Amino acid sequence: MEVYFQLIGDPASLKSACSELEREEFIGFDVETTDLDPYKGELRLVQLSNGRETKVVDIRAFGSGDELKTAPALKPLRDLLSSKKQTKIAHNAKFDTKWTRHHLGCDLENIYDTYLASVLIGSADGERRHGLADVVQFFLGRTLDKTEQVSDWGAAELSASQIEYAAKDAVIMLEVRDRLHERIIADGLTQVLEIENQCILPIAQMELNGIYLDEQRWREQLAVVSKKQAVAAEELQGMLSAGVAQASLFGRPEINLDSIDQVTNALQNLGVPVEGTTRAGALLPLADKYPVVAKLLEYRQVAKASQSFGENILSFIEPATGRIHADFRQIGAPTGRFSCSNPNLQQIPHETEYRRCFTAPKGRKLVIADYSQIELRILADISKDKAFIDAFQSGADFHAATAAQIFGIAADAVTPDQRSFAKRLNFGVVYGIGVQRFAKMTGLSESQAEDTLRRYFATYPRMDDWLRTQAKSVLSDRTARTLSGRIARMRFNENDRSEVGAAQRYAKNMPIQGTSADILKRALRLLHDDIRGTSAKLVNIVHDEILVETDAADAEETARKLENAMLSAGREFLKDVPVKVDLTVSDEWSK
DNA sequence: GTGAAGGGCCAC
DNA sequence: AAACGTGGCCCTTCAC
Repeated sequence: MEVYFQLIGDPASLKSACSELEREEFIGFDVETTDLDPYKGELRLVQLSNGRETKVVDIRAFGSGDELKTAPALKPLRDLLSSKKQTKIAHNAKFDTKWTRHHLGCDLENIYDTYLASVLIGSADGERRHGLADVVQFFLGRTLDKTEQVSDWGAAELSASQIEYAAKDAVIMLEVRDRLHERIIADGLTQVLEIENQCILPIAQMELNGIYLDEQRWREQLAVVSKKQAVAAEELQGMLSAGVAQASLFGRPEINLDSIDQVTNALQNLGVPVEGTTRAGALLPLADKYPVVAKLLEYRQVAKASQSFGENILSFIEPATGRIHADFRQIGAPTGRFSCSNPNLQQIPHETEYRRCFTAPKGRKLVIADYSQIELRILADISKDKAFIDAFQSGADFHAATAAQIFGIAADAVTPDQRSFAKRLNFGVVYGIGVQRFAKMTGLSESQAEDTLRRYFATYPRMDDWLRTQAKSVLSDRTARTLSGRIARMRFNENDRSEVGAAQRYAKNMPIQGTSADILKRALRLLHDDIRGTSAKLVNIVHDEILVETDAADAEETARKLENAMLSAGREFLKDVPVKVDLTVSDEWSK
């Protein structure tokens, strides 16, 4: 295929190219860089295409480093990229957005992401890949050569082949979008795609912002945990090797305490009845009778703390900023939830000792907001169950209200045990819990557990209906959807009871978990628009929680904006149930 | 030496 | 046997 392109390296050509492109409705957009990390590499090329020919801008010709952000010659490009008039089509636009922000100093606005569109269309279909070449192959039936992608983009002179490759990736975006969008419309995904496309800029910004970790504090905490681990390891080693015959011959044999096989063996030699799993849940009942089991559980706890939440996280501190810039995958799960890695900031232990290490730098504050019981509110709203909705509308303690309703007593007569019971029940239901699991969790007999679940669903009949409908309809259509239209497709063997059961639980949970993700993403965009140009910066998100760092003087204003964004987003989706947000302003990520 | 799988466990 | 949804990270084990 012939590729038409113009290489641009001077202000006059850039200006006229940009004014040509201003007249377009859609612009294919791509960048080439010398590194995957915008804090480490150079932005070498920017490609803009109208679908017929591509303008390839040689950024190096316009300067380097920070001067690019203000270079007058680049103003036409910045204006074009941050204009909301033309839609910029890019594949995995978070990448391009970060480079545009960090190196050119402007926000990429009005984005259409063909990567996210492809993921939404093929959601939960694990077979399909969503790289640009894969998407081009699948939707256009053509093969795209990506070999130049990993070539040397830092070379003094780029080869003709490199520039042609760069041009080609941008020109094809319009055609890819056309085909994808037909499917987006046909599959009822326009609203959810809009939410995703609008969310890219806030997430790109959040990754660039990073979060501040007080290294000193973290090291102090790590030292405490490491010491505990060493002590627990020593004690556990002694207790376990007591059951090993060769102990007297060669001194104490070393057991690898992190080896499930070796530990299981040693426990069995000591007469501890372990079979199958050695999960904490399974071992806990044995801890009273066997001190060695209690010691193992203690060791596991401190080992996890020092291994998973130890030295490693410090290696993620970026020297250029002194902060941690994790990777957020916008559609990390088919439900629409984010996932996070390098490091995973969504699994920092809830204990104060860890979270208090994530602090606001001097003169700044963290504003922390989380949705109160958002998943239960979504379930109430989706199912339109009157008693469930009433429980929320009363504004009273929700789990206590549930307890009052299922036990048939007055709200002020609910004991703490009854409340805790109702709480576990409420959460279990969101995950499609069954009688056996519920019995195990609560210690009830199976018939008692069955009885309790029956009473619970009798209290909330419409919710029961909705859950049953989900379980039934998935058998025929094999899909589930959130309130935004996000869809998950399921594959299961209809003759396999466990696969069918898993699909049915998924069909109950996905709309709830996924709608929660829809709401969070909408809130992120509303927040982004409201805090633009202020001292407030988005620094982390954890499913139903948002962390914003702000100048101390602006903390109250930022808190109000954050709360408003979250409430507005929630109300766009939930029509009959009130939305509640808990707010904290603090020097650290804890209350 | 490297990578995948399995077990375990952290978050919501 | 498992029968509670979604992720990622760490460690061991095992195959190549």
